[in-house]
Amino acid sequence: MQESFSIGDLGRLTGCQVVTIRYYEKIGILAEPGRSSGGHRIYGPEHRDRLTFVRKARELGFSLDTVRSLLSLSETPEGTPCADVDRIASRHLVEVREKIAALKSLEGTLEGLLDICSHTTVEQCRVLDALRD
Amino acid sequence: MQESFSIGDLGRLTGCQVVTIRYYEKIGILAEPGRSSGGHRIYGPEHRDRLTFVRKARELGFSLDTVRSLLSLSETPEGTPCADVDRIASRHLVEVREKIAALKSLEGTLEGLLDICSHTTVEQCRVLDALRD
DNA sequence: ATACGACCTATAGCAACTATAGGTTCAAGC
DNA sequence: GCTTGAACCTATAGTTGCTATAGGTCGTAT
Repeated sequence: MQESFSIGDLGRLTGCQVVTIRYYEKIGILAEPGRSSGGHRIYGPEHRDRLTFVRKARELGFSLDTVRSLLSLSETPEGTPCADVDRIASRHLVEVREKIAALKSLEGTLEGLLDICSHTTVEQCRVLDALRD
Repeated sequence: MQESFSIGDLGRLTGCQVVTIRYYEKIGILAEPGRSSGGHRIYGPEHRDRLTFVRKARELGFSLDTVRSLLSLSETPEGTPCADVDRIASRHLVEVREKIAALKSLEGTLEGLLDICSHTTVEQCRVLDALRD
């Protein structure tokens, strides 16, 4: 069974936009696939799997650069310890937690401003006051 | 007392980088200031105040486009109700909360993956598994 | 008078795509 | 076999909010 997909098929299968697939090819995240006689890209299961990997990693918030590292780690010979994968994921978790903390602090500030703004006029507005120093 | 500042002074006063000040001028967030005979920018207190406003709004996470709206609202004649400011800030708060929720869900996923990955080899790695589907 | 830091302009680069223009191919229906 | 129209192709520019670089000029302290 030879499975082959057009770029549109691949997009549908992976939930990835066609333009994004071409973009990934251009920046070397995806290998150049074969072409039809007319020049259309023809993909196989290996492209689908790799793109699925990329999309899932992106959904988990990894940068494309980190995705590159994860891809090459996942293609490492069997028996290679996954300590590097762990390290990357742990570091990412730390960053996610830092972002949450920053946003929570921001949330508190905004809540405070909106609480005390009694919906009056622009020259008495607490939100604008906070910005005007 | 005529206060005037160089672009470097203004940067120091507002915690804003010099290149960023020029960028704000270019995109119309800050008005073009006067110039010295040699062509150096000369700023006054009004520029300082406006830039302070911009920086504080950016720290609160408002986009530059929203900052534009906030600036024009803050320059509205006295007596104008600040309902629009409230609306903008409330909407922003909603977005901040949405981001927090998304990141928390991500945090949970990453924690789960790292928990069950018993630091083995790449072909058994739970983190890579999750990406491979 | 000179040195040197601060300033000037213009352009390109970053992440991770998205949008546009203008053209070609493929597949389905007649 | 032919036509139509969706899907494909390339190349380039735009998005956000800056930052970096190159190559030159100005201002001020000694």
